[in-house]
Amino acid sequence: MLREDIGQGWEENRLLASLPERDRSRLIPQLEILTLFAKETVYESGEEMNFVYFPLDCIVVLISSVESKDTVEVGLIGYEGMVGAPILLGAKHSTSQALILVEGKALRLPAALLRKEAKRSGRMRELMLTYANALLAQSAQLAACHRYHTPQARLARLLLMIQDRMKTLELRITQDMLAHLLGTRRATVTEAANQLQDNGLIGSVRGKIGFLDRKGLEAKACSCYAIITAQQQLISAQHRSRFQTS
Amino acid sequence: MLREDIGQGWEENRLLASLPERDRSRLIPQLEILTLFAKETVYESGEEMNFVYFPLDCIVVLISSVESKDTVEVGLIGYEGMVGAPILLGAKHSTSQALILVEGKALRLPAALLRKEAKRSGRMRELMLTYANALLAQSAQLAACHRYHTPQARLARLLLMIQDRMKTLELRITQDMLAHLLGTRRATVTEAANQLQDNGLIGSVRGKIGFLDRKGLEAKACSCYAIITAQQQLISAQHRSRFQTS
DNA sequence: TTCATAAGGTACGGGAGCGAACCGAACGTA
DNA sequence: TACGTTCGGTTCGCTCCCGTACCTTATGAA
Repeated sequence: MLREDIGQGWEENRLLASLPERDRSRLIPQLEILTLFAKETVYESGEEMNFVYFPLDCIVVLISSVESKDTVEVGLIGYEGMVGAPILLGAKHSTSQALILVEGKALRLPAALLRKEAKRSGRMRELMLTYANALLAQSAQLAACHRYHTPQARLARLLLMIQDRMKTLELRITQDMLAHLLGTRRATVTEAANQLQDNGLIGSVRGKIGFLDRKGLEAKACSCYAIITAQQQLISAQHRSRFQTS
Repeated sequence: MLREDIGQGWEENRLLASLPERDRSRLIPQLEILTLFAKETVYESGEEMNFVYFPLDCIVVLISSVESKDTVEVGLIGYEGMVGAPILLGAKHSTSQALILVEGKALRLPAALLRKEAKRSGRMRELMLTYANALLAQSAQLAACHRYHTPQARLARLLLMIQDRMKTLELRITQDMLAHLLGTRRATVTEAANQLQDNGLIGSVRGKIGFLDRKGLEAKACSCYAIITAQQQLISAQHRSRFQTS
């Protein structure tokens, strides 16, 4: 983690950008911008959540585990969301691990300040609770996805979800990490990735994956990609219509 | 579903019982008691949620699916909780299916009234948001559980979670239903159930399961049972301590 | 009592993915 | 440049669970 300046870049985060001007101007000065590095832990499971994070161009993954080695992805968070939404549900401790998947910048806010501001602004509270609902829906869908879909379909789905939250076409990630997110062996990821590569959908080289053919990836991905994406859009659309955001 | 009287039985629901007297007395007259029958659908996935339900002695299961036949349990709700918590997160439509697992009574409240009352009472809002957080934690843990644990361990875990929400020692449920919740074949459930029966932990006869040895079941269950149970207790304890409930 | 239906027991082949291991190549660091 | 480390490719046997199917028995309605 690398601390830098104050409050720059909020436009990049969709939640912050959706706040009414009044609320945002009160929030911005309290936000601290920092760089988060890949494989850094934001929250350990069970650990106290002292800050909430609003990703600008980093990507965070929520991980659930039954043993330290047996892990699975239960949520993906990029510029469209926030890390630490459960704080608004009254949580003090994180129930899952939050890991930086893609290096980048985020704005952070002390948990206590978030609670205070959320109490003051009903609009802000509702916006973020809506996002918490999206997280819940995502977690539920991923449970079924990891149970039923093939590693290749899940890999394609995950890559698409990551790509949606990136600005470039090159993803720096190891197959070992992907295996942890998909809840499979690394060898299984290797096979799946090579198949996608043979079809010309991705370019896979040591520690990097390049996106070559989005449409093709979508064809290989399981239906969960469309479901989760639609849910997130529906949920934020619901919110916009209810509150008439600009 | 069977409509009956008004407002009787709230003491049996832990959320309602935890409300401050002021809030509860305003809520009770608006609550309608009804009997929900097994296999009845409370919410279809994607359907509008017109009511929230506070189970008294019925048990509801939240189900996520990728195909109509490929389903898995993502949440279990009994007297300790409520069905429709996402309404407080601003949701209009359910993202999962809610199914009556065990017949019994529940109190229900129109969604619009819940929103109104939650707006009025901060205490009530926070209580129910805390429960929403518990649901989120449960869903995440179950995702990992269904990915890694054996059918037998998951069956034991599920049975314990059901038993915790029942008053009797006899559960009316088919192995086919259990298979849907565990995300496996019925044949796999048969094997697992027979093993538990051979060990004298349960009594399994056509359409019924009797609980014979709780300690034994806990030994066979995966760690997720303890984790989920602890999380739910921690979460409600957090809430009690913060607000000094009677 | 009869009969259709629901529920559970069982079996079989087959395949997907697991655990473990080994190797080579790429990387970056000294 | 040399070396240790990280990462990916590949293999092996194996096990668990799946899909499917068929049969028996319990159940409850006619």
